[in-house]
Amino acid sequence: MNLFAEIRDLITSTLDQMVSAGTLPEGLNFDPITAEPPRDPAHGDMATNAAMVLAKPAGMKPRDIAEVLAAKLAEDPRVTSAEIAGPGFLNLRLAPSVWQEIAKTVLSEGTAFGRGTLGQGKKVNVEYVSANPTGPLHVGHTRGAVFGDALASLLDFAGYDVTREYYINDGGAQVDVLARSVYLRYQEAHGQEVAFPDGTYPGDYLIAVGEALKDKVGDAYLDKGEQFWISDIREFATEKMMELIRSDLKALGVEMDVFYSEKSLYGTGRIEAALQDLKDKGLIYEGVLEPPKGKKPEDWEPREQTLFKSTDHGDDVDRPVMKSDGGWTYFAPDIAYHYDKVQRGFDQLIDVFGADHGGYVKRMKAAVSALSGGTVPLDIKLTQLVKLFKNGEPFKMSKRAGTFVTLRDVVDQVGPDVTRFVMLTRKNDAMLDFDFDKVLEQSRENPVFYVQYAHARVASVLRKAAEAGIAADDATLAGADLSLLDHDSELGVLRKLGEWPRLVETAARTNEPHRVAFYLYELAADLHGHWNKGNEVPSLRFIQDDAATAQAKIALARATAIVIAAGLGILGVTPAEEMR
RNA sequence: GGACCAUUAGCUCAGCUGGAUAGAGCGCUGCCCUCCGAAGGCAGAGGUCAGAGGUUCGAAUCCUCUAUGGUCCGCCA
Repeated sequence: MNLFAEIRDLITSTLDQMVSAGTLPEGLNFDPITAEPPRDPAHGDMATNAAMVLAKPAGMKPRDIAEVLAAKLAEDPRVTSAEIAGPGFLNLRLAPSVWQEIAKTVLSEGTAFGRGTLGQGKKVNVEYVSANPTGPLHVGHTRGAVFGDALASLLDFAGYDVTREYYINDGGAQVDVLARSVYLRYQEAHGQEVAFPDGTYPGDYLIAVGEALKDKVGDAYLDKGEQFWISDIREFATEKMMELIRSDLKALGVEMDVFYSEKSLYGTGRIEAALQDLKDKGLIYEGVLEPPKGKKPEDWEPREQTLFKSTDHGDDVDRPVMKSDGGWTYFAPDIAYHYDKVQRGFDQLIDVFGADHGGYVKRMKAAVSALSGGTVPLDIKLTQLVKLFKNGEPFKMSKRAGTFVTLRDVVDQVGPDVTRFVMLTRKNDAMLDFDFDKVLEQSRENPVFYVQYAHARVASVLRKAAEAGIAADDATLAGADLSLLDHDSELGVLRKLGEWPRLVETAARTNEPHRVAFYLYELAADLHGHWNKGNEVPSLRFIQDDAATAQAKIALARATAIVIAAGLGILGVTPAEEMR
């Protein structure tokens, strides 16, 4: 249940009455009518634009509509006043009991408060990370992993049936490179001197793989040609790399439902089947692409190749699906993979890519649009670069991988909770600065700390209550006399709690989990502010001599902690019981 | 040459898909601990929402152009 939706229902049903009474003409569209908290709390608890939106189609003045509507709305017990303001806004004030009821609901529903029905159980597939199985995850992957995982949790919370999926790019040439690199480490494990030419992976993380290969096959591959071992080592190495990646993800607290192998698409007719589907729709043809303008590749020559007519589905140019040597381009298995997702019956697809894949968005959307006949929407979220700092100085190097900072480097230094929260303090398509020192700072400047601190403070209150012999379990608190929460400061926190279900909806609708992080920061600020008012106004403190009063006050604190815990749960962050 | 993203206070960023006087943090100025954790709070100063047009009752938000920065652009995934 969502208070804003309830009030909106009240407004629209009142308007219906006005239509029946002949005050308003029939056939009006109520869709654009909103009920939302006004920017300025001085305007009241709830504002609606109904009169302004309806004025023109109804052929009436906004004020005339607003006056009738206001009078009728004021009759509802939940509404204490309805005032017309500005160009025709209707500002509603709600009875304190409406807000007090929210605390009660939170306490009885627990962290399920705010769980939505927006998704209606629809099946949505969230594909994220999908890093090549050629090495450990780096910072860029980390942001994608955190974003995708939080988005998946958010959608789950909003009532979707979510599948978390990782696409393993184990079919392309980069896996041969991996195999050759592992072979070098294998030779090294046998005591040979090796050099890593360009086009191989020199990172230390393959040393152990070389050792493991030696343990497995002994010297069977030594002094043998590539054709003898490449296939075996490819399989062995990707398996090892996926183990590494899974453990990286685990360190971050990410667990996938499905790991989908690109390789499994080859030799099984599945790529062919997907392309046949497009062919049947007349979207595959042989043709020659224009060279890109402005940039002149040295070796450009016109070439006839097999193309997907993605321009029919919103792309800028058609895209090749087959290379000149007859092999598939990377796009072909991707088409087949998304074809498979569509066939698995997902109602919605979401891909999370790094910003460097921006040029890939249109063709992928075109493919899904074509394959599903436009029935399955694909949303592609790009996560922008992460810039790393230490002591305000940028840095890039990693001991482990040699060339890039790994997910492990980050998680080992600051922990999974901080990593996750900080990665979500910026919207996905904006660049993110990540400073190893600042994220560990314990001050208001650091949102992770600030939110955790609010939660810990409530835990502290509960401990004090226990010492004082005040019963403060959730059931008892839910039964407390919450009409005692009538101070502005208390009602302010309650209002914020009331926004939670609505926030979940908008965040889920826009696929923007960062909104949760920002909301939690605001909620924490409200709690901290309220807390400090207890310094001047003792009646606002949580612990009171009278047990019944104390329970009402503690109920507010506890309800806040519950919503914080629920929000942190979506972000994948553990709420702190105390600060250390 | 084209595509995509960004541009909001001195700095770092939000802004609930078109609403009222555009909000936080840092920094700056001045305050608040005998008090549940001051690791906090309150108040003040600070803005031509990159620029120019357009759409309408109403634009930071939608459309067009321009400027600046970033990512990318056939046989790498």
